[in-house]
Amino acid sequence: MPIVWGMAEDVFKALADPTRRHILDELTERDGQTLFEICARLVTKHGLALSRQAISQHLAVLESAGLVHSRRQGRYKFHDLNTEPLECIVTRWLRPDAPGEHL
Amino acid sequence: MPIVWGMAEDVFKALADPTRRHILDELTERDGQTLFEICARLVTKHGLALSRQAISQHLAVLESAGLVHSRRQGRYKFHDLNTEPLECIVTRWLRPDAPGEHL
DNA sequence: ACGATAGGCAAGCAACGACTTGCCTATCAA
DNA sequence: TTGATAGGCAAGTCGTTGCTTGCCTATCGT
Repeated sequence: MPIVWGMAEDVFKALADPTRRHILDELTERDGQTLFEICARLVTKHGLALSRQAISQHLAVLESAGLVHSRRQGRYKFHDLNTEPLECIVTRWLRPDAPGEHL
Repeated sequence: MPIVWGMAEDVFKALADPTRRHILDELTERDGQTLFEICARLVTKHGLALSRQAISQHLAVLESAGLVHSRRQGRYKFHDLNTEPLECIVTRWLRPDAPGEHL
């Protein structure tokens, strides 16, 4: 019975965009940021001049991939990084006997 | 001094396509396959009915990302999997103190 | 209640990516 | 040498995607 990697689809597509990877970098540094915080820090620290909606759509992609969880609190929405989906996606192609594969 | 992940760009884009991931699956199972072999096995084992050129272009993407190495021998061109670029791309977002991250 | 702040929805656009088609080159076997 | 096999190159199509723009809802402070 072959292994099915169906759930990995969204994760790989989410990771394909450099802006989304920068967002994950931001959340790795500090969890629980709001949309406006992420926008500001992407501008100041990475030089990305993107609209609020662009970031919002990226966050939606990351969330539907399971890489980001969000919790609403009043008018704020805080975003947390979730690395769980990353765990299975690389070991998929690692051969047990090959050298130099020390994750 | 911030870390630069420039070389990861091609790797993530290469992994974003499901067909390319199937190709990596094939090469994980058996190294040194030719283009026609990969075509045949994608059809029979994964039900993918793609043209030879489609697979060829996918292999070019994988090769320029460093995930596949190729060696020419007569009229054959053999393809080998190279997992080295995969080593740094996931640990990027893993926090050392978080639970459940046992790669 | 009112304005300001935080965020969402939807249509439109421009660029990219996957795939096909057609034709060409190179190597091997007879 | 001729035909068959393995692969490469380039243009064209078509769906996807990243981003913008405009407008709307919800919550908070005063």
